[in-house]
Amino acid sequence: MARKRITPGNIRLTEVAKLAGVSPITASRFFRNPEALSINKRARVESAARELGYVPNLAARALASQRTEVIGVLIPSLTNNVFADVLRGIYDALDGSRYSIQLANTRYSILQEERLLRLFLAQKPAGLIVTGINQTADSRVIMEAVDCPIVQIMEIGPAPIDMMIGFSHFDASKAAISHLLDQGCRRIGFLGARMDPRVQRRLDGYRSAMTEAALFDPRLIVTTALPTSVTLGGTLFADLLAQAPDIDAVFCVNDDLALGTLFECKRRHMVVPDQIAIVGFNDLEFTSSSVPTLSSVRTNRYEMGRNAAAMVIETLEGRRPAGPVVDLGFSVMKRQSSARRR
Amino acid sequence: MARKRITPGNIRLTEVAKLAGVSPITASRFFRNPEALSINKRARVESAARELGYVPNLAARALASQRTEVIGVLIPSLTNNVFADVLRGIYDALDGSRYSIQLANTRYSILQEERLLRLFLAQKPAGLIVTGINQTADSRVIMEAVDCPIVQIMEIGPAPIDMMIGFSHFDASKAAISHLLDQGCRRIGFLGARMDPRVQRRLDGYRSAMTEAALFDPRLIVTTALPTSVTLGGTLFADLLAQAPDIDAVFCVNDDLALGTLFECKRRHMVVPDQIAIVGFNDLEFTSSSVPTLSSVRTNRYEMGRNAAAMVIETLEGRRPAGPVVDLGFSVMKRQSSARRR
DNA sequence: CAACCTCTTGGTAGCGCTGTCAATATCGGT
DNA sequence: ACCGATATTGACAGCGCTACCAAGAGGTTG
Repeated sequence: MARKRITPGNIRLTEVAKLAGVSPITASRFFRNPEALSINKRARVESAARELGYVPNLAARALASQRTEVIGVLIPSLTNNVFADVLRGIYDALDGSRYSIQLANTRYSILQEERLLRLFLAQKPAGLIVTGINQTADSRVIMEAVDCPIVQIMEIGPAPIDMMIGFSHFDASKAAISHLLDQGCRRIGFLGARMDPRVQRRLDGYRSAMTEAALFDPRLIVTTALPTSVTLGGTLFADLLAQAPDIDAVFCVNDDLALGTLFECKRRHMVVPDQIAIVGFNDLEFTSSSVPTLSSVRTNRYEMGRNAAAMVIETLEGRRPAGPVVDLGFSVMKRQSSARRR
Repeated sequence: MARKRITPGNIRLTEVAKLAGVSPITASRFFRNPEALSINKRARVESAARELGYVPNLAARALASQRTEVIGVLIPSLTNNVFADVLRGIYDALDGSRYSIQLANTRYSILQEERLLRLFLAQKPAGLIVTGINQTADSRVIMEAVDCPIVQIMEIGPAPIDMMIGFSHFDASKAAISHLLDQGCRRIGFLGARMDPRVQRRLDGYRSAMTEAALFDPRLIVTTALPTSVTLGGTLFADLLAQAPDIDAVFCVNDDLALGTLFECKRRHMVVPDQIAIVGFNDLEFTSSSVPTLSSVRTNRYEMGRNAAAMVIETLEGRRPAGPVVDLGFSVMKRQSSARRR
């Protein structure tokens, strides 16, 4: 016959209930829905829990209730500081709440994303935050079938799975090009690395703006699948100069590339912005302190993370956010690197 | 009388066992210790699990086994790209393993760290990775009492709680100053932001090197508790110049400050390195592509994260790592910003 | 005063898995 | 052929909590 398992000295809900003089179920309710208790018992349970230093066993809770208090977050990269900002927003929003984060790295692969999604959903997360709007068809199907709030972040588009928060990369890119056109630039190059879906849409925006201005020329575009870096910015800019020596401006899909381009210009003694105007993307902190300061497209990454997490929590608490799709917009920060005197 | 709860259509271990024609307990063993099964049953359980698409319920597992497969990670900041690299290493090491990460942000507060530690330990994590060697006395006590592998990362010191991986910030800083002294610099400034314990030890290293060279002067030191940034680097450098106009070099506790200093020099038309030599810390990617390239102290952050996670896993699997303390070292990357012609 | 409601509390069973033994099968040695 | 040792498998109960239902307390209404 099985012997009784050695029970460790952990404080269980039963102990708290006994000390408070209530049934375990009442004590349980105190933690999930305190308003359901009379003021009297509420205070008794609270002081008993505090006295014993009770910490609920989340595994038991998850098993019994068939759900967890974990919000799954799927992002494509940990290195990219863009996501660091988003994550900070998410963690800040969840700070002090009952929810915690389970983070997974899709490494820019939607197949990997689908695999991780299945893994997450099997554990019945309280909510889900996923990056972008390009999921596999299967991913979409399983996400739509699942009964938990889901927020797609980083960009907006038609047909959200559930909720969505981001901005239009197409419009943002187009606005950056418009600004360069306003400055009198005509031969505007495009530098892109790690061509993920959002960067692709920035390229689409560039192409649209240039075509509308009747200035489109495929030789002005240099892209690579390599992960982005400052050094790569210099390399790509050199490539661009080689295939289109007459450029008068460059739009970089992120600020690292822009900084690399700026350094490469310095190395070649090309004067920014007089000979080459530069506009970056993301508006990282350094853009406003480089020499010359770098124009960039400001995006609200921290707010994106913060709001995404808040939207999940609100939905879980029954206060469904007003609109399922939130456009956080962007703004073109016009600085020295694109200030052409005409 | 309580009615039977509606059981959802989830595949349980029982179903797998039934299909495989074995007892549930045997099926359970397959997932935890496949070698204990005969080859025959092993194959039967495996194919049954695959056929049904079985995914284990982690909550039930955790509840029954009194332990989880979660490794808790406590870091002081999500924004700091130093930790992004460490995290990437940790996630990479755990990729494909049964373990997952629970991340928490201490915001550079050891009290917050202690609170999070209690929260983590109540859930019986498989292991723990904590930042630095400056924990509260209570934190140390509870960590020493806990029966799971613990790795302190980012720096090394005496008396590890369990294991330790990092490098000496004191030595690294001292080596950077030695290099500047070798270059003939005499009035070497120190720029520090967010004076966390590791940055403090870099200051100690600076002080030690300067004192040994009989060149120490408190006016050469500018520090602030503000979080670091490129812009702040420019500001601090300006402050330093104001209180010690005769400096011939600056050691910055990180590369962001160094880049900000470089930009500020450019703004003031001070030639780097001829008038001012600059050395940063961390060797971020951009240091090798700025103009001039920035000297910096390379630290092995990715390896630190990767090894820390590997050490936890090895310990869990009974293969205790050889030494409990691993010194990953550092190297002074000598580049243009500190190359003085004498 | 009965009928009815709302608020609060409790009893019972079970979530899906694994720790602890016990039982059986297998094998080599004497 | 018998014994003990080793591999393999199974039975049972229980991990700590909550879903579900029921029931008592207190108030309101016609």
